[in-house]
Parts: sequence; C-alpha cells; structure tokens
Amino acid sequence: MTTIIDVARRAGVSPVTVSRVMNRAPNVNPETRAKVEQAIAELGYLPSTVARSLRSKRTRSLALLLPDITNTFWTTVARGVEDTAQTFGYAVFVCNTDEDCQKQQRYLELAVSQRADGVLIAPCHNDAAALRVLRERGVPTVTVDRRIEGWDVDAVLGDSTGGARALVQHLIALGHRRIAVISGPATTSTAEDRVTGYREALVQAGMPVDDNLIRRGQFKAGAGEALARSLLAAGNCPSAIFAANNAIALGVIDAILAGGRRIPQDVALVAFDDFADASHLFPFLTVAVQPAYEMGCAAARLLLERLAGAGPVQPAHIVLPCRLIVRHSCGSRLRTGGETLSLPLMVEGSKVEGSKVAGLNVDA
Amino acid sequence: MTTIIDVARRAGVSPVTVSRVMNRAPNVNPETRAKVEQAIAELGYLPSTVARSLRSKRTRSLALLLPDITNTFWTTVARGVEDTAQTFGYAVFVCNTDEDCQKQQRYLELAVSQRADGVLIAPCHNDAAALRVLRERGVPTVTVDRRIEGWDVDAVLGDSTGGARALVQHLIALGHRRIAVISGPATTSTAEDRVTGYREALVQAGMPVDDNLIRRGQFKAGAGEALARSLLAAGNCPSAIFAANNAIALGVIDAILAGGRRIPQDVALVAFDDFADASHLFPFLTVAVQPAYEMGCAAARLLLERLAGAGPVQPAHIVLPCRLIVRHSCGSRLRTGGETLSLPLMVEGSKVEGSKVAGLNVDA
DNA sequence: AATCGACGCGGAAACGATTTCATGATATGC
DNA sequence: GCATATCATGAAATCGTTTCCGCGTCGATT
Repeated sequence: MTTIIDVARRAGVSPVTVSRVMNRAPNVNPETRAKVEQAIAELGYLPSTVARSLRSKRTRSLALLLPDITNTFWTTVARGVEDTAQTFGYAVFVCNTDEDCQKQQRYLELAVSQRADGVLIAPCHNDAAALRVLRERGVPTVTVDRRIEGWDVDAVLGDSTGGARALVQHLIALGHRRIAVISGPATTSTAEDRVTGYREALVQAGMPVDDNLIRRGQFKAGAGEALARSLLAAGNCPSAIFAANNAIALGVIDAILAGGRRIPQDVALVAFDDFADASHLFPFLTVAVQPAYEMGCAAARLLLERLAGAGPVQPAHIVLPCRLIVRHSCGSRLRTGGETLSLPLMVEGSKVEGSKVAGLNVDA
Repeated sequence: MTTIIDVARRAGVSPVTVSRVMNRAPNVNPETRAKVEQAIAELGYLPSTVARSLRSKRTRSLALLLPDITNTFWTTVARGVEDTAQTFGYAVFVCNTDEDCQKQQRYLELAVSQRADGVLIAPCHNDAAALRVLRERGVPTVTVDRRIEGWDVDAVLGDSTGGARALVQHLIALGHRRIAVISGPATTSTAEDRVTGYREALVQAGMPVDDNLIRRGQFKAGAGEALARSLLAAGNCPSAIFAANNAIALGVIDAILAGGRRIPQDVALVAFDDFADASHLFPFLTVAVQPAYEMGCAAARLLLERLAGAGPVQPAHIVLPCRLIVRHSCGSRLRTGGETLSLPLMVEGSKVEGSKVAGLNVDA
C-alpha cells in the first residue's frame, strides 16, 4: 500500500507538504500543490484514515445504535443519519441492539474502542447508567426517538405523547369506549409517552382509565401478538386497540384475525409508526407517523454541530411533530358516514363467503 | 483516554504484557494475567482499535456497499452480514450507493482509506473496471446479488434466472400469451439474468419473444412506473407483467392502477423479491423470493473465510435457490378454479362502486 | 538599512497499540 | 551435570499520519 512518504518522494517534497495538500491547508505554493496532486493521482494514493485518526484523535466516524435495521422506521432514520453524515464527510457504523442491553453495552464499548467521534443511540433502557461508558469518557451523544433519565443529553424525538393522544382521540370520536393500548417496555420513554398520550385522551374525554387495558411488553411483533391474545381472551374485550409501534401492530393484527375477529368491525386498530411499502401497497392501517428521515437528519446534524463546537451550549431536546394518517383500520370511514368504499380483494389461505369474511375487511 | 501504558503501570508490568493479556496470548503467567485484568477493569480500559489497526494492519471491519438500505431486500441482506460478522468480531460499515457508480466509487475509496479488511458489494455495474480500486490493492471482495465480468471473484447470488423462469412459466400456465418484463439496467447481471429466465420460459413454451415487451431501466419504483406506463400506453397491451424486483413492482402497480386497470383481471403481475411487512399485512403479490438473510450470511462467511486464509482456493460462486410464492396478483387463484376468495376492503381516497373498482382486486 | 510579518516548507516527535527480538529463569533430556 | 528447550517477560522498533516548532526568503514598513 503506498504511503504518504512514497508520494512525497515522487513529488520531491516532504511528507508534511503532502499532508498539507491532502488537507487543503492554505500555505502551499500552487506549483508545489500541483506537483503533489499529480504524484497522488499517479500513485492512486489513498491516505490511511487509521494513521490519520491515531495522530489527529478524530476518526470522522459516528456510531448509530438502533434496535433493528429491519424495521422500516429505523431504516429510514438510519438513512437520514447516513445522508447527513456523509455530506459532512463522516462515516456511520450501524449496530443492531435488538433491544438487548447487553448487546447495546458491547456495541457501546466497540464504539469507544473504535474511537467514534460521536454516538447516536435509541437506548434500550431509559436509565442513563447504561450509557456510562459514553458519559465517563465525554463521548458526544445524541439519543434518537427516546429520552434517558439521569443524564441531560441531546435528544431528537417524535411527539409520542401528542401522536398517541391524537390516535386515541380519534378512536373516541368514532365512539369507542373501551380502548386498550399495547405498548413497549416501561423502561423506554417512548413506550411510556405513548401510554401517557393514551391516558390524556381518555381523561380529557372524561373517560375512566382502566389499567387492565394497558399492556406493556416489547416493541416486537411477537410481544404484540401475545399481549393482544391475552387481552382479547379476557372478558369484556376492548372495541379498539392502540399499538404503540408498527411491529406491535403487526402482531396485534395476527392476534385479532386469529381470534376470528375482523378489523375494524370487531376490533378497531390504530398504531404508531407507518410501514413503508406496505402502506403504499395496502393503505389500511390508521397511524401516527413520525418524520423518521428528518429525525435521523436532525440527530446527525445536532451531533455534528456538537462535534464542530457549534452546537447550543445546553443540550437540545428536539421534538418533531407526528402526522395522523387516517385510513381504514380504525373504522373511521365506516362510521363517520364519509366515503365508504369497498374493494373486493382476495385473501391468501382463508375461505371467505360474501362479506362475512375473516380479517381485514369492511362491509360494503 | 486511558492507554495501554496506564494499565501497564498500574499492574506493574510492561505494555507488551498487557497486550498479551488483551489478545489472549498463551504465554502469560496466570497471576500476572489476573493483575493485568484487574487493572483493566479498574481503569475501564478499552483499547484503541485505531492504534491496534495501524500496527497490525488489520481493522477487523468490513465494508458493505448496497443500493439502498431502505429496501427490505437489502436490509435483510445487511442483517445477515452484520449478524455473521459480529460473531466473528468484525464490524460492518454500511454504505448506500443508490445505484450510482460515482457514489460507489467514493465509498470504495473510503473503504480502502479505512483499510477495511474486506468488501461486500452489490456492484452497480457489471464491468469489473469499477472495482479497480479493490482489485489493484488486493482487497478481498465478495459480490452480493450480482456478478461482475472481467474479475473472477467470490460471489453470492440468488438464482435469478431460475426464479424468473418459474414466475414466467407460472404466468404461461395460467394462459398468458403476451407477457412483458420490466427489468433493471442491462449493465447489472441480475437484471439480465432475469430477462434470460423470462426468455427461457417463453422459448421452452414455444412462444415468440417480442423485444418490444422487454423493457429496462432502473431497479427503482419511479423507473418501474415510467416503463410500465409507456408499455401500457402502447397498443397491444400485455396481459401480464413481470417486474424484476420489488421496487419496480411498486411502480408498476401504480402505473397499472393509474391507467384504470385492475390487477390481476386486466393485467396480471409477478415480481422478484418479496416485501417484508407488506406481504405479511397484505399477501397479494406473487413473487420469487431470494433467501436474503442467508445470502448476507453466506457472503460474510465467504469473505471471513477468505480473510482467515481458510476459503477455497478458487473464487466461489454460491447460487442460492429462490422460492416461488403464489399469491393473488398473478390471477392464479382466479383462473385455476382453486379457492377463489373475495374480501371486501376499503381503499383510501378513491370512490368505488360495486365490484367495478379500481385497483388491486378480484371479482367475487 | 534594519526590522518585521507572512509565506512556504521540512525535521522530529507523537499518537497507542503490536511485532520482533533478546533475556533470564526454569524445566527437560541424556 | 551440562546442553537444550520452554516459559514469562520486557526493550525497542514500527505502523502512517499529523502536530509542533523552526528556518529561510521575500516584500513591506519604519
């Protein structure tokens, strides 16, 4: 591998000068610069960021820790982070924590070992203790989608409380009186914020809050399905369910359909976070959508400003608004008397007669 | 940041010994090892992979270049790569090329600068010249999902030809006689393999190949839509379309619906690559599915074996089989007289009457 | 004419680990 | 009992850059 010394020799200058050219330092004679640039081109020289980082103590890389790159919400966040970082010349390491604090810990240690200049993280637990590795070493950190307690740090969030409130208010407006929520772990701010929004909507409407209708588990389809099953199996089944994220919603749908119920006639459903292709192909689920891409961009920008010493002095807490998209799973169009549309569709693997069909349907 | 020297001092040994402990070298006295480990724990020492890499000339990192992390096919591949790399102690850089050769070139140079130990890439062009940066420097490389010409290198592929053939054979069996294909750029092996499979199916069935029914563009929704529009606008509209990947399929669907046609009654549709959530939520599209996760795992494993010097001497070309999933967009259930199911469904934003509905539907 | 600042450049040290080689102590073989 | 192998450890060199500091030259200022 050719080094800066090879280039220097070929250009008849010292390595320092080559370094200056590479880094666009001002005090270089144009002729010298040209000579060096030619040598670089001829040798196809690509500097070692490893050596550069060792000496300069900056790696120009960020670590991004998120639950699962397979979830469209997170891929979109990641895309925003990457696009932004890229324009500033930063590389991004993406790490899947799977909501597992141990995995998260290992990745944080890796990030420190790699000497990432900064870390973006959707922490799997709201206790700042989990981020000690970063805090102790003063690693610039931004939390994405989730807050932590015990360490005031930059954060970029969606308006979980507001989004949840809007969804539940919508259900209430449609006449629902027994509304359940299936949320994520109580140790994540996002899960709790969404429960808070749910509570607020009920209270504002003067409705009682039944703790039995509040279920918590993981932000995963499996957990959503299990919780929904137990909820539906219990007596006094709710007429609507609010799923606190898209993965949970997927599980909830399975649970509802498995019970022979229909959405939204038997059980209405609303959820947080949209699906990408799914909603394009099959715009069914009523959702509160966070601006995922913008959240990624904002988080990266905040972190990069911090790195440049240009950020605000106080940690910033950026909260981006959610958008409510009313589709069909809430039964809105069915009940409001608005345009009620029916679209005959085939469904895989289940026999259906007339309109008494299982599953995702609305009577014509 | 604490260094190996701090640890050495605290443990009363030399840095070399600390290094030996960190790297699980055999020849270390158990007592010494214990002392060192204690010092490491007390100081919370995390070694600098930067310094380590500079000296050892291995970064234990891989670069993964793929078109778009937002596409579920690629996220799944990425997940396979990351999971596998992680178990071997390797980190992964993910880079979005957006099918743009210039961007790809920049990322390849970055990968070399970062001194990634190996590169996994879905090259945006089948000409090996684009990978010159890697070849010249002897960077171990595996292509994923695509072959290149002019450099025999490890590759992990889905059986594009076979999958395409199966899809088109299925359409032929359903009675279609005018079948179009909308593929990706002719400069990617995957796009061409799928056209080849399409051709083979026609030829085997003794059907003529009409070049006018073969369209090529980008593996993107926009391109798919544009090509489908022009295809449908031309006289003698095909009765079925084969979209060469999921993104194209999305665009094709839009184009078909925009023309007031129905799927599959007016135009049947099959595609390569599945959707994740979408197919769970709405199992509509008939597809040939590549084992994306396994492809990622296999590619990573191949590369890591190569790095360990344990790989096969000759470059390996691993081709994984595709699975055909027959759903509804092909009209299969409609025409074969199998279970024909109808599911009334609401559709967002479009007025529909009776069964003469626009869009994704099947008459009851 | 002496002084000064800016400019252009290079020598040497430094970054934090690993690698190589050397050393003394202890165990093994004959 | 002596040569030899093995073990445990450390000193010094090294990886490829950047940083720090210094030096000569040149034009402008006093």
